[in-house]
Amino acid sequence: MNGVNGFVGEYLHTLDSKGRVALPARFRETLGPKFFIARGLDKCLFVYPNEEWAQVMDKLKTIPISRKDARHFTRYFLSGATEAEPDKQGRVVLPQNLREYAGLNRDVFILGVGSRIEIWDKDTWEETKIGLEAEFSVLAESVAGI
Amino acid sequence: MNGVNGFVGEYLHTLDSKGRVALPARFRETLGPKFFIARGLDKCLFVYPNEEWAQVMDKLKTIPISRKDARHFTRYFLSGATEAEPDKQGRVVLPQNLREYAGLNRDVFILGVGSRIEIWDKDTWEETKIGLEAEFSVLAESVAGI
DNA sequence: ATTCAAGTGGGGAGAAGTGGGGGGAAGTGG
DNA sequence: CCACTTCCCCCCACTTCTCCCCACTTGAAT
Repeated sequence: MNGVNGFVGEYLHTLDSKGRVALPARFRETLGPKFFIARGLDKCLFVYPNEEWAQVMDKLKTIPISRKDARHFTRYFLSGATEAEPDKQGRVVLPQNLREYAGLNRDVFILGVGSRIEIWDKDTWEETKIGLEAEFSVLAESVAGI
Repeated sequence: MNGVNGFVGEYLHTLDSKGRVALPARFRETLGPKFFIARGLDKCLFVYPNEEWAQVMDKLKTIPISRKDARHFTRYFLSGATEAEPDKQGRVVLPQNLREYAGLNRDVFILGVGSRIEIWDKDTWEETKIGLEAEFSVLAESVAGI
């Protein structure tokens, strides 16, 4: 159950020929019937529950449209987002621009990362993970102070 | 549904020989039967729902007419605007002056950018996007929290 | 062994996007 | 004021794609 404590875990799923992935059953209840998927940091996709997304939107609204870099960021971020509703089997369609961004092929990892979910290409995640294993204890120290 | 959370997504559509484009079906309900199209910032067109347009107009009214640059801006912005009603297929006619301004050819991208929609020439947007991808993580940090 | 939940694959109806013909309004010239 | 041209808009038709549903497989639990 992810109700209060957030999303955890690592799941290997399949992107079918129609661009669909099944979300892990454990995540569905917390995600609810509608949620958002957007370009994330580090070549993966972020999946936001509705309330999380609302917070992101609120932040974006405070940015003045006259600032060029802010305009560009908003444009890039929102045009790369999608509102998703899973079908009866719990699958969502990932639009082509998002699949391209994360370099997704047939096999994808779905990660629970606290307040959000992440979607990774299998190979990309495995490579990233190797790097993280080596750094793990070092990272722990530098994060400790936060 | 874009009702509360605004417009999101990226759609590649076609400008036909009569100067028409189909608006993405996902946007239609939120846009309503009448809306406004105007010259936008960064060589694209802005599409505002009625209420958003009203807000833009309110802002313009607060600008003193005595300032020459403000006069010029208002004049240019409003003279290039048009009230649009989609036909039964959900298409709108883009006047020639707006098509010229945004450099639109046959293929156009339609972007959901929160409170507004943007219309871009395909090539122009793709070039712009390449630049943005590189900046994305940097910009994200300055917007923070994501 | 049986049952059930979860993940995967694919067929088919209906929506969405695109192209183009034709009637009527608006503008122009006589 | 009338005739003619042009342009706009409404509608019909075709294609593509999205979404809904059904079915099979696997693995875990009873």
